[in-house]
Amino acid sequence: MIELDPVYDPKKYETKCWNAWMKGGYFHAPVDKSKKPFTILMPPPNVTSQLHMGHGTSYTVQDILVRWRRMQGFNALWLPGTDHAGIATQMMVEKAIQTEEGKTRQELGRPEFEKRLWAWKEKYGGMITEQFRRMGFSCDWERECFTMDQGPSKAVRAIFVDLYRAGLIYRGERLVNWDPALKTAISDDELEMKEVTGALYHIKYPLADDPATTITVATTRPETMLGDTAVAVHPDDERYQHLIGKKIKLPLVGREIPIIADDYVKSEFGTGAVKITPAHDPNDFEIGKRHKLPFINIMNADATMAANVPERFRGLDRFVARKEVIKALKELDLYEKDESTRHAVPHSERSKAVIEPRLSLQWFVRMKELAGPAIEVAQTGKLKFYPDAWKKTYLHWLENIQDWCISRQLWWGHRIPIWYCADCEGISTGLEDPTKCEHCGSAKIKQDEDVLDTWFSSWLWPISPFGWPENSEDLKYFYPTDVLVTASEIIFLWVARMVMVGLKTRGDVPFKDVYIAATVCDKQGRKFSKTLGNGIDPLEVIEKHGTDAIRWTGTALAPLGGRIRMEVGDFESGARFVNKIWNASRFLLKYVDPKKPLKKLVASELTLPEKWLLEELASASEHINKCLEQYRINEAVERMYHLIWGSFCDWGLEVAKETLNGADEKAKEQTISVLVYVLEGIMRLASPVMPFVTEEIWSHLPVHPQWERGPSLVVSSYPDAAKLMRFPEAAADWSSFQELVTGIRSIRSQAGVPPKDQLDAFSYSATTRQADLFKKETALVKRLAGLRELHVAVQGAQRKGPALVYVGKGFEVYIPAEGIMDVAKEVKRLSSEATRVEKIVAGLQAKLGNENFVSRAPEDVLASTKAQLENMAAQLASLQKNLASLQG
RNA sequence: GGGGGCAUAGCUCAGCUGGUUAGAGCGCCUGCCUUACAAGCAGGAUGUCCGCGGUUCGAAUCCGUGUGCCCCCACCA
Repeated sequence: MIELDPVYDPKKYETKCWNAWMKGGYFHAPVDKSKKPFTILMPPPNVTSQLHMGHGTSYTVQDILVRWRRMQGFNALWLPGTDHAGIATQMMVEKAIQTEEGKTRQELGRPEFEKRLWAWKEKYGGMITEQFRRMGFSCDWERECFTMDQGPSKAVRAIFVDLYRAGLIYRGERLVNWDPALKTAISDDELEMKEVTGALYHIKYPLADDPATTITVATTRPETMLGDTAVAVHPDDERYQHLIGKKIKLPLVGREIPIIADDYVKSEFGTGAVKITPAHDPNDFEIGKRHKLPFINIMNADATMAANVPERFRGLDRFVARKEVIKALKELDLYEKDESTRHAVPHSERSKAVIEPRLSLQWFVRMKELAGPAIEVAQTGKLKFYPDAWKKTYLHWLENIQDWCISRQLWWGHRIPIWYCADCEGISTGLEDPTKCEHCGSAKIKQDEDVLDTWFSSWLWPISPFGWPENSEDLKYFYPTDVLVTASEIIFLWVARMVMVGLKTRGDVPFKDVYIAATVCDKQGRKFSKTLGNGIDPLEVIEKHGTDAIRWTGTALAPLGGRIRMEVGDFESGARFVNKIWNASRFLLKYVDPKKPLKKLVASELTLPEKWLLEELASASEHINKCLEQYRINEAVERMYHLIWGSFCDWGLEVAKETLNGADEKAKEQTISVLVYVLEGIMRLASPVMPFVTEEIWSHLPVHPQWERGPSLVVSSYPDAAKLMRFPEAAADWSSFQELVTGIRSIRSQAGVPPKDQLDAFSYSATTRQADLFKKETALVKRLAGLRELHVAVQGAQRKGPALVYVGKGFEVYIPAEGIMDVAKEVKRLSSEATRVEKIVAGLQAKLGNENFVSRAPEDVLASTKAQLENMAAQLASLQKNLASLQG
């Protein structure tokens, strides 16, 4: 007898299991050419972030896949790491220093601020990976990597230098998305467009030579007029033909600016005349270039008005300036009106500030050339998306790709490896810091102040942790990786860029499959977010229900793609399931004598229930493996649930109680052996999803001769249906047996027979095979259905007096029920049953009567339809006969 | 404005390449403390598979269309 605790206490076992795994080094995956690698790159979370439900679900998927492949014998590597997250981290630290010391980063100075950043990273960094350990994530923790570690930093410089020398990185003065709060440029992909209600202001611009004549322009940002260098109309616009080429005297400023014609202008919008501010609007920027207009930057880095605007506005915040400009125009009687308008305004994803387009000198990556091959691999299927629909999103972005602004005016990140020469204006670069200008040899060189966009290091994730630019053994062995599991939001920011750089540097995709995980939402379908405060804290769930419960519920709820709506209560089902597994195991182990070796299973000696249970294990294994191969994790998990709860517990163990509590020692020995064998198979199947409870149970299981025994469940072999015992015919017999039991239970229960009442039942089968089967299992049926006696016969069904009847597939069963049955109720039940079957029969008859169906439907469909009709017709006849006898 | 997705039981959703008596979990109803588990067991009810049209011998499944939600992309000032 082996005894387990009466309740499974996650806290008691999780740490113990984890420590054993770590001690065993089972998750470490060094290069091993005797095995096939299976690799997943962990999307590196921000180094200072906290575990949230998004990690809880999508990282669990990764862990399940890795654990499953590991058990299948692959050299499974899940590579963990963290991202320095430039903007996010810098914002946090700046804020902390501001509140604690009342200082800005500028006041501290760059070297000191950088020191603080690293100190912060040391203090708060890595908390997330600690939390990942609590989730049981089987990463190769020895390989944990940070994007600002030496290796990845070197890779960043190497790729920069390569692309720069190849002409794919260039420096240019462009209009960029300027975040005035953070005072840095950001890329197009870090914008958030928000629909807002604003006003469209109509302003009159007087002609220079004829101030009485005005042209009205419409704008949502009046303050930018201070930087206007033209007014544009459509070349074909009748209303303005006579004005094209004339000059305007810009109000408030006094500058003379031309009226130009450009077909970008939509005559039907606003007044059909547009003010042109090339330094503060992307469209105007293009027009400015086309018409060679001056570019006047009228704002400072923090979006206050610059020194080159009239004194009245100087230093004002742009939104204050807006009001002030309107006021000034009103004073001049040049303000016409405003009308309300809905329009999209770009905001900074990070700081939430309204983006100000700003002319500045930045570094860019030319993307078109890199995008080509990345498009091709998706089209040819070398790169696959799950679900496939995301491929379109990916392709659409790549096909319309814009150059990528990679320089950031931040202090946290990889410094741009570019040095400017004071003597010759030459630019130097290199993997190592150059000491002199590569053009004139001058020592007066200075490194670029800016750092690189965080994603400029993230896109190297498939190669940098493996030692690129070295052609390392790791790289040769693990690249390309197998699957990337990530969120749809970063298909552009990250996925597409990894593909581009992977193809560029290695000539092959960085991963073959991209699995887009479901978004985690609350019950109202709103994304979990900090600001809404609608999230669920995984740590609280773990605290309450344990890690296996959160892992199970999270994946069971998560279909491929789409969204998961969850609430705290959902995790109870996981906890209940874990407890069920524990209790079932506890029950079985009570009957196990650890000193007595288990019996090898011999097919010819097995009983029907034993064969059936073994078949259940095998067919579930087949199904689960197939689902996992197709990333249908929730289906795999659902099958585990039904195997364990429905098959193993509700039937397997219930049936076995007969033998376990019986006197036949030999039968008992065999049943125990079968059950332990199946339980071990189940533990293996479920281990990737619920690693802790399965490991703990497994450690108590006696050694079965048909399972190899390793040091831990996590490195034991995963069940492979091809190698398991199969009994397909047992499954068919079993379903008759099962129908007999549930049929009897059902009529008893519906007739209100108390469970304790032991009744007699008479069953009549259509075939001797079935009758023999029922005879053989009589004892079981009696116990499971609460009978005193079961009389089995072939054919010749006869009701003797009032009886409850159940009509099943190939049999009918009677329970004489004189005195306890309500005849009227029974008639009602039987007739509604008869009506139901009648409909089915009619449907099948119509189908088979249809010449077209008979001639065109495939053989097997036709055959099964015929068999179905035969069976249903028999049932119907039986029902009608019984009805008649009841009524008559 | 462009693109994508979704609509199946009271709720959350499965249902893969068209052929099932349309399923699961939770919830609900009835009866059971049956010596693993009341976090349990047994039984039960519930669906114009969003509307309309089409393809087909056959449609929840494919096509079109309407409606209602959701997401992503986008420079109409």
